[in-house]
Amino acid sequence: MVTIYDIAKKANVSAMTVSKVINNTGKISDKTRAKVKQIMEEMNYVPNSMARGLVTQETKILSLLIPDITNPFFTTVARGAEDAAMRLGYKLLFGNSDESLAKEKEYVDMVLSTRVDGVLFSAASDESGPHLQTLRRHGIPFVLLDREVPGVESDTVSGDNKEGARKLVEHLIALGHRRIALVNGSLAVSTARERLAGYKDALKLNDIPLDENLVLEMNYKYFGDGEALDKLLRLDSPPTAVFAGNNFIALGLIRKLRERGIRVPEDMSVVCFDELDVSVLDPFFTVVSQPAYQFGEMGVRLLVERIKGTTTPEWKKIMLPSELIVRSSSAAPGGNK
Amino acid sequence: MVTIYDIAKKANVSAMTVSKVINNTGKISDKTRAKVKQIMEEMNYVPNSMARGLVTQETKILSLLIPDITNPFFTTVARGAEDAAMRLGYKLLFGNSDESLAKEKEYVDMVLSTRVDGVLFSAASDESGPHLQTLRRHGIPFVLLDREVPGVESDTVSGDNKEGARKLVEHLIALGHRRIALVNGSLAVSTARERLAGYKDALKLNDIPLDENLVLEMNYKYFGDGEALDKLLRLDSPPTAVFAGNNFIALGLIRKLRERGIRVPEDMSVVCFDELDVSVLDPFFTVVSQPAYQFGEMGVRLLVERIKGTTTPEWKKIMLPSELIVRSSSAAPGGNK
DNA sequence: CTGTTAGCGCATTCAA
DNA sequence: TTGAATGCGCTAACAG
Repeated sequence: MVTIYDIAKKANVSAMTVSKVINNTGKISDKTRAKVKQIMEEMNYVPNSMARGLVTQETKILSLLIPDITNPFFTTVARGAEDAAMRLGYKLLFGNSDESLAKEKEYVDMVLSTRVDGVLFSAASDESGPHLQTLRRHGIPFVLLDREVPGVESDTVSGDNKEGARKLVEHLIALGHRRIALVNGSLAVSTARERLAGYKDALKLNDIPLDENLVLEMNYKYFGDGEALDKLLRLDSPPTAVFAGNNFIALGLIRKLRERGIRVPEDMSVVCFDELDVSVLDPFFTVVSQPAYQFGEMGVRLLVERIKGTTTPEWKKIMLPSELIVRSSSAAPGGNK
Repeated sequence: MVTIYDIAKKANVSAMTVSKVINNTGKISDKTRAKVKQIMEEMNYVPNSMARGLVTQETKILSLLIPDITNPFFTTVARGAEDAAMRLGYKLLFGNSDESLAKEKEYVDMVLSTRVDGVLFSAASDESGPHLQTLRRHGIPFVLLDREVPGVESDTVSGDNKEGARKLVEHLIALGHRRIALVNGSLAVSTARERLAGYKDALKLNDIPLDENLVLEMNYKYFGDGEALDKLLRLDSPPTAVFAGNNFIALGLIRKLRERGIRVPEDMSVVCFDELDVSVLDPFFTVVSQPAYQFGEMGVRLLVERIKGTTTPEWKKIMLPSELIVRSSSAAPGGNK
């Protein structure tokens, strides 16, 4: 492997001079600089970032830990983070926890030994607290993305889940629905709790009593066999609309509704949180859309500020707005717009 | 930061003994081992992989370079690669070239300085050759994924593009279509060339003359404004079916067809290469499906064998089968099944 | 403007 | 079974 010493020897200078040329530090004569640069070219020199990292105590690597790489929301977050990191001179080490605490722990260990400069962390659940404390104990800055973790203070970038949920439900109410079900993600995830709160708010604001039978807790990733849906349909007074906790729940829901011959929106309105790729093909779902790309971008920005110390000590809390997009999966009960 | 020296001091042994305990090398008494391990726990010791890498000359990091992280095909490849890498004790550094040679070059430089142990490379185009030669010059093993690059010999994992395309087109022919258009990706990408070859094969096998007017070259990522489609529709004898080069082209195509009031499959059949997430919601597209997860998995396996030298010198060429899945976007001309 | 010294944290080699 | 010496490739701090 070509090292700065190989370059130095060929250029008749010291290794230190080469290092200075590489890093643009110190004073170097133009002539020396040009010569060194030329020889670096000739010899295909590439700095060894491990050696450098050992000295400088930084890797210029950020880690992005997301719960589900197949979900377009998180894919878009990743794109935003990647672009921002690249721009700021950082590499991105991806991790996919699959909503699993065990996998998340493996990644935390990896992150620790890799000595990444910081972590963008979208927690698998409330139980992720210990993982974050491990990071903190080791002095690794992190920014919480999308999901808050109780008992953990830090910089955060999150969406306005409560407000978004409220908008979605009030949209349904405005259409004339009174029996509105919520099929939610696990309440061990902060976003699910906030969406539930928004749901309740909307009902209260419109004097609709809360019916616990209409509120289901599932998870964001797998919809299951439809048993939960059947329970809703068997109620004496079944819902005329469903608010799905996220995009994947909505997808599962639609599929099960189709299997049962229930039309959307004629027989049942369905709305959800987060965009679906499907909407490219067929603008169908009424959703609350979050600026996923910006989640990643802002997260990286906050993280790098924290790493470099170019920010004030208090934690920054960024809340990104969510936007109601009405499409054709919601209609008045009975299917009339 | 806690180092092996801190552990050594507290355990009244030498740093070397600690190192041996960590790596399970050499002979260590059970008593010493237990004591060292306990103190490592107490002090929250985590090995510094940079320091280790500097000595061992390996990082245990693989890099995965894909052209489009938003395409579910590549997302699934990533999942397969991630799982396999994890299993084999490697980390995965993702890169997203966005089908851009410039971005790809940036990633190659990054990969070089990070001293990753190997690269899974899905080339942006035929022009990626120099990037691969750079990797080879630096002695970094790589496996080509999905796309071959002319003039570059290496291990590869690819799909059976020609055969897949043939199956898709013969399916259309069997339905009664004779005017079949191909809206393809850039011919600077090997998969597009092979899909074209399969298209031609199918026509020839069925004595249908090739009409160059029916063959369009676009790209895999952006469908554009529909001008290309209009050109097809304005032909004296327009196509009754379109074979889209990949999933995103199919999506764009469908959208533009809808805008023009052309129904699928009644007025126009559309089939494509690669699955779409949409199919979860609504099994609609007739596709040739490739085992994306296995692309990643097999790629990592080949790569690690190459890195460890546990394979024979000749290049391994793995071709994964593609499967025709008939759904409702294809029908006989006029729309009758 | 340029070079010398020292050390980042670890594993390999060899000696005890 | 354990440990001392050495160096991986680089840069910070200082000296010339």
